[in-house]
Amino acid sequence: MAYEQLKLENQLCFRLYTAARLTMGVYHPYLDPLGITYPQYLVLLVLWEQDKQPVCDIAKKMMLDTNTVTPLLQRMEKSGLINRTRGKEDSRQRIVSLTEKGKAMQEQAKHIPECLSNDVALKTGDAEEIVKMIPTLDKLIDGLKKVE
Amino acid sequence: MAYEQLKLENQLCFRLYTAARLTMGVYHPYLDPLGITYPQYLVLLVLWEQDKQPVCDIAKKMMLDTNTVTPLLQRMEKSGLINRTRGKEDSRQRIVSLTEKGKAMQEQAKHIPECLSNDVALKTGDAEEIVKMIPTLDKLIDGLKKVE
DNA sequence: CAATTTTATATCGTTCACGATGCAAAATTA
DNA sequence: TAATTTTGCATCGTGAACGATATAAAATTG
Repeated sequence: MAYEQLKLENQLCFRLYTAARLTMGVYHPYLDPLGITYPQYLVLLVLWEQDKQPVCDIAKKMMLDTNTVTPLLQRMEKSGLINRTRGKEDSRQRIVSLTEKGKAMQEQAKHIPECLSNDVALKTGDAEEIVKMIPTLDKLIDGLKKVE
Repeated sequence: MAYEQLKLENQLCFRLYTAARLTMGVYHPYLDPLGITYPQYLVLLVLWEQDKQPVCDIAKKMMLDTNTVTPLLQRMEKSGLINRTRGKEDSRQRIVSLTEKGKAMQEQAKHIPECLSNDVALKTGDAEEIVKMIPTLDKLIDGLKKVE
């Protein structure tokens, strides 16, 4: 009845989409107590690496557009994790900086990557093989990302 | 400043999340003319493979919960792709079936997987390596999916 | 310098994802 | 059979994604 190529089980994208959703789910027990979501955690990773960045830099690193990042940052400002001030040289820019609360959260979060790695290893039985996908995923992402 | 493990570039999940988003983006030029979204396309894949399924079966195949699938199906019913009738044996169930429009769309969609594959190969230069991730993604998904 | 284009950000509307909760029908248990 | 539990689906609220559009500031061009 169905064309072979139209079977769900033959879709790469469906797997990426599902794997991403399920992997984000593994973060829940660690992020919920901190009161943040996975995308918010990504913003914090970016800011912990370098504080005080304009929205466009954060968006570029997360490979999202500002129409996704702006509301995300607005929510984070409301929950007291960041501040958004006008740029001094370029007044179009909004410089995003960590509050004390945002900075302090780094200490609570520093074990998350290790916990995740352990959880995934435990659940899948073999994290080695999974981590080996990283270069290929990078190649895929690099090929598909918009040229600027 | 930042803990090494807290750098964005060391995150597997971020790559899955980004790869999934970008890959879904490649579907846009093919799905937009059909007036459907990627999750709606997945529902159609499921129904083309086997028509007349209860919501729970569709949800299980898509690895989503009914609170995501129900509104999705409601939108698809509104746009005339499917019908949702009460189950005869089990009246709790909603049996989802393709309309003529939903069935006819299969013909228009049958080249999409091939187009996608070509597009990805063209953009990344090497689709071989990417397709090789499938068994590993399946292992990851299988390990992370909820036990029922 | 004036006009035009680009850039940085924001807003709006629609569709998902998903936790929490509700409800009625079916299945199970006492 | 009556009481309880489970199952199938739906609703609600929140937070993303993202296309389309808007706006003001900067950069570029004429």
